[in-house]
Amino acid sequence: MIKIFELLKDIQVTNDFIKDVINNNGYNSIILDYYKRLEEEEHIDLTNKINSIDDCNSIWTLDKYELQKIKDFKKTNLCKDKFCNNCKKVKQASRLSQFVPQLKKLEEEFDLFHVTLTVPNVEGHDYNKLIKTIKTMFKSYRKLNHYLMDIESIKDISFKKYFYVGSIRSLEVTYKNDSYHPHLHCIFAMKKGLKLSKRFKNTYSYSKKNGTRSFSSFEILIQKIWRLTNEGKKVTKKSIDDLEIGYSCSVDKIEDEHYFEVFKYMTKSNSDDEEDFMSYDNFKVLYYSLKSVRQIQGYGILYNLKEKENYEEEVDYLYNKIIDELKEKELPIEVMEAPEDLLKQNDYLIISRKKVFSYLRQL
DNA sequence: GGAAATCTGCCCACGCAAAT
DNA sequence: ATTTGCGTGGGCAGATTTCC
Repeated sequence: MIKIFELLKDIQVTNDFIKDVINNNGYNSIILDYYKRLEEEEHIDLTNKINSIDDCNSIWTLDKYELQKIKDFKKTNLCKDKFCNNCKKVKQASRLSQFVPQLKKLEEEFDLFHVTLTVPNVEGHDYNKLIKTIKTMFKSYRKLNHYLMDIESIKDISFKKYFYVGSIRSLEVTYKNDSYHPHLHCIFAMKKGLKLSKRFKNTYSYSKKNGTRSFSSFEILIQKIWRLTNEGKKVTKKSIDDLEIGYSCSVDKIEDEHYFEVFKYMTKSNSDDEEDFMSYDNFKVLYYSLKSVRQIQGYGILYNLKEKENYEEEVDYLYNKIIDELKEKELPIEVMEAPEDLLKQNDYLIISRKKVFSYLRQL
């Protein structure tokens, strides 16, 4: 059981982590200003929103185990705003725990593929254009899914050989100045052992980032259908054949045991480089174009996915083990109750129930 | 031109995500 | 915790294209 003890190093809530949380409250104050400005400019009521962001992380809840000298950092009150970095991370973690078990199960029967679908950048801070683009993308994806599932068909083109049974799509919008780049990261579940031989080169084969690459006929097909549907054109064998180039899309097999990495990647926050400096214009465009938009959506057998199991007991069991072990080692463990105090307590170990749980699941 | 093929739009109830 | 509303699968009707 020594192993469980060793885990504690990794699941420890470090002082750096707490500093991050506090820093983020600073970052949130910029967001807060943006919301206030938006409220004034647009004459809309955002009081609830503003209050909850203001309150984000202001109250921390802990489980206190006096005997074991552990305070379990259970949760804080969160604003759940899509621009809040803390809440973004929390959401990702919960999604991960929600989807991974189902993907894992699916992997027994199907191979999983990481699919990226892009459209041309949307230029300018006109959010109506971006809203329209995203709507079209979702509609096109539904259509693509219908084709793959054989609910709708294209004459003389069959997808049966791929045994596509469903997928998940995740919307990401990155941006640089006033150029927005919406795209979908997806996971397709298809036939186990499916070989997609990559034999074709086109203009998307050459990129600064990835060097050169070839595409499979499946990828070429997806690229073209994706372009036709997004441009509102009819999808037929002829229109596909006549189209010389589609939109940039890729389909890559997810290697064993890395599927959850892909999922992490899928849902990671937008535009890492820009994160520390989002302009008000960017904020406004993203606010309107992502409002009420579902970032993640399942299709086919992945439609209606949700967490079914209850892990509470499992966590309790693991937790007790850890606590026993700590007692045995007679380790000096203690924590404090509020962020400011936590920062002063350099030698204390704070562990998080949530973290224990998610960490152990990955082993 | 007319029939057959098949594509598109629209509707529904439902279940979950987002909002409050 | 509860309400609101988005987006699905599935199915049908009507539009559009294809083929003779």
